[in-house]
Amino acid sequence: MSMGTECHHQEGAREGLAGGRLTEALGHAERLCTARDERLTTSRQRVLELLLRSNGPLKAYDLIAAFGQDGTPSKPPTVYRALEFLERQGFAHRIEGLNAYVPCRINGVGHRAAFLICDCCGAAKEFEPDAETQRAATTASGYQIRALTLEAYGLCPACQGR
Amino acid sequence: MSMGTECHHQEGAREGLAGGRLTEALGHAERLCTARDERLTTSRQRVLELLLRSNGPLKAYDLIAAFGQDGTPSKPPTVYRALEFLERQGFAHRIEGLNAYVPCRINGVGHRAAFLICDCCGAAKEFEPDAETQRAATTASGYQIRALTLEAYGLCPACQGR
DNA sequence: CTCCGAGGTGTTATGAGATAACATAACTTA
DNA sequence: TAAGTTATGTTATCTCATAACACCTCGGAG
Repeated sequence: MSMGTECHHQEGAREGLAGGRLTEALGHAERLCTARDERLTTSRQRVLELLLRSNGPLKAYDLIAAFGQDGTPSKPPTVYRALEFLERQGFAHRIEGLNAYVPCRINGVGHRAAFLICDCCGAAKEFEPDAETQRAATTASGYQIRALTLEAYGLCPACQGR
Repeated sequence: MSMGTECHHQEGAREGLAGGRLTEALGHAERLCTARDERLTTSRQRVLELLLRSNGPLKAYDLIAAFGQDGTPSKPPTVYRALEFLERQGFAHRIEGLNAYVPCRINGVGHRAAFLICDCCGAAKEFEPDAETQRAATTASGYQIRALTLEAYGLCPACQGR
């Protein structure tokens, strides 16, 4: 089941895709794969579709349960392999603090994702950490940074003060 | 077993405490608990000691295995409860990307921890994210931030170019 | 004093998240 | 078409974490 069902504050402001917008997003991924000489196979596409349709972060076992259009679940490795691929291509991100996955909402591979996660409604808003933030992590440390996990938890505007 | 055994670059630069420095750190925690009307019970102290002695992040099941001085392990809830307490008091932090725990190296409760983690030697260097970084997460988002996870992965100075 | 409530511990069992290992199939390029 | 590479199917298992309930201990209210 999709996460973020704790409250009903943003019922009209869901982000899950459907119809033409979904088709478009899948087609975009397809084209990127072709250009990169990668294969958006059936299971990879299916997992991406489930992520895109969702109104919030999905757990791996949610994906496993929802995998088959006919209701038959998948096996864990199928979904974990697809997620690995999607992350590698920049089509999806893992949210560490939730053990959950979201589709990338910002085009461009290799960018460094960061999230604002609402404790109440579960919304996960992706944003691009600015250069300042990234530099802060490196300043005076001498570390050579490869990857950055930045997750801020709190209340989204709609869930504050209710 | 302590993490970070993948390479041998920093053999002389370990951070684990022992002897007087360990006693001092434990005493400090003890005094803080007294002041806060909290109890640093035997198991809590033991887990903190194991974290302080370690040269790197420890997994929960490492702590479980090492729990008894006589070699007898503990049960999971014992350690997870102690970790929960230590995190609440600001004596320890969880590193999400490693499913591992470290003692707090920066005094002061309630601060927002951030980590530089070496992919090679496993060293986890704690630093305090500056106001700029925190503000970056909030700017124009309207989110009311409660907690922040910031973990940068890469190579520490000692592990670069070898 | 005594009872009772809150916080802590012990124990068993189970839930949730992820991967190892190996066999099979599908593309692909020579 | 044979060899190499990439992807999938399947089984089993591993790691990480918590639920649930019994007991205990200590300090205050009656």
